[in-house]
Amino acid sequence: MHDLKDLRTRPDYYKDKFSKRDKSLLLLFEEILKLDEQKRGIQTKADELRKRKNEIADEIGRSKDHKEKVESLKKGGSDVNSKLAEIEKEEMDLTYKLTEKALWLPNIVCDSVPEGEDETKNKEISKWGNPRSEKWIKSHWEIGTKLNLLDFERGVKVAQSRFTVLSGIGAKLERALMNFMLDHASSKGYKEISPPILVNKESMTGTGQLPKFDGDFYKCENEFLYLVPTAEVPLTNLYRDEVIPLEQLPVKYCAYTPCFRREAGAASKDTRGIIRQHQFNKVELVKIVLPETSDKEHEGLTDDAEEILQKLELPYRKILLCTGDTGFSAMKCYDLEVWFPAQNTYREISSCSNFGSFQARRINIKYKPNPKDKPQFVHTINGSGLAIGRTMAAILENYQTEKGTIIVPNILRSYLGNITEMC
RNA sequence: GGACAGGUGUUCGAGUGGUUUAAGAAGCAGACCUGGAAAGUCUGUGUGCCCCAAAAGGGUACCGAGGGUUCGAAUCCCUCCCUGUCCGCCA
Repeated sequence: MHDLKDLRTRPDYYKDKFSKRDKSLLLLFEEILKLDEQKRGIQTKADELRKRKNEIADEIGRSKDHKEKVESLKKGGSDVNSKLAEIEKEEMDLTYKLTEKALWLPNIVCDSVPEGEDETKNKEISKWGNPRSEKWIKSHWEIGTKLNLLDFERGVKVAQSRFTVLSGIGAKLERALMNFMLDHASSKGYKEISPPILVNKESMTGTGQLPKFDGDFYKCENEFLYLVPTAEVPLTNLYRDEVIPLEQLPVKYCAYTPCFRREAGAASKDTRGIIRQHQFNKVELVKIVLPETSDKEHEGLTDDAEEILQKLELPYRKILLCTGDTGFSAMKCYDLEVWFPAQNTYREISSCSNFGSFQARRINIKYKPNPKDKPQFVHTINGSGLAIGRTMAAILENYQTEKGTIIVPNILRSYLGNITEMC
């Protein structure tokens, strides 16, 4: 959500920014400016009528003894009210349309974000580790099934496609990863939270999942609740409609949750393996920070996520997304992509975004720079630290031995009863 | 799920149809006082939106949310949400 006042004060700036993201936004932008102007005109009219209404009511209160005067004043009051009813209907109508449209405007991106329409224009920032590429390395689904860590068929039987069962060491490995990642986040100063994983519509709208991406999420029948697509939603919304005391900033939270996504537009993508599931587990990192520090805090959060991959000794690269590929609510986003030797490619395992004040404005999270100052919007940042299913898949491929076993990454051994190999 | 009681500003708390522009108090900020402080005295103290080139100023809305009655609603009526207590049910 943007500040409408700011949109109308410097339209050229926004036009330039929006056109870099997506040219078709210009039309929406113009529409919003027009609605805004209409709405303000009507509001002024309505305010005037409401003023008149209040004056009449006051006057009746003061002259209760003069019966005739009161009668004529009442008549005047009714007249004003009938006019006001019309204007107010129009006002409500325009306000509704305006906010409805405004919710569809994406964030504008940072100047440091490369221009481009799709992922081909993303910029590689760095690479870490030595990718393996031996031909004998099996895909994670093949080796996972062979070692009885993953059971795809029973996942489908119990639920449907894109649901997988983990069993034995497979299930334990997932739990180990969850604990390791939470411990890592804690050591970096993130407070551990166990949030609701069903959230209401306000929360989904607040972080920007709705209204644009309705249909991507699981919704409870007869309840106005959604299964979270990411812990970002409950974590960021914890402070909705609050003014955070200055000394509490920055707020740093982490949470492990299952995540649920319908993957409606991904029919033929990643149909094998556990890369793209309807249900997956993730540890999420969220920061709520002062605007002037958000750049630094974003870099810091990305570093924190990278460190997990380094500790797991998984090769990865860091990508800065271009304007066209940056998510709806984000102003800047790094993707961490882990190496999958069997697929001979890097795949996204974490997405670390700085949202500026975009989410804060939608959900009304503020702070006061000084006790006397007006409350200002905070900045919000989040990133995966990390997607657990994909991390597990990466381990199955990167730690495979030629004899068909999986070495347990050093850092995880203490979480797995000190076993060193899965076979 | 049933019964009862509640939801007022940063906080406590008054207010059950009309000088309430939300009493009063606490807190906070400023000024005075003081060698300095405390105490005391005085003043100020919310948020959103709109008008205004800007500032100054003004308007409007907000007493859990949304409707309704009325010239006028924190106050009356309806629906919903939440909190508390008790009962029922349940990991």
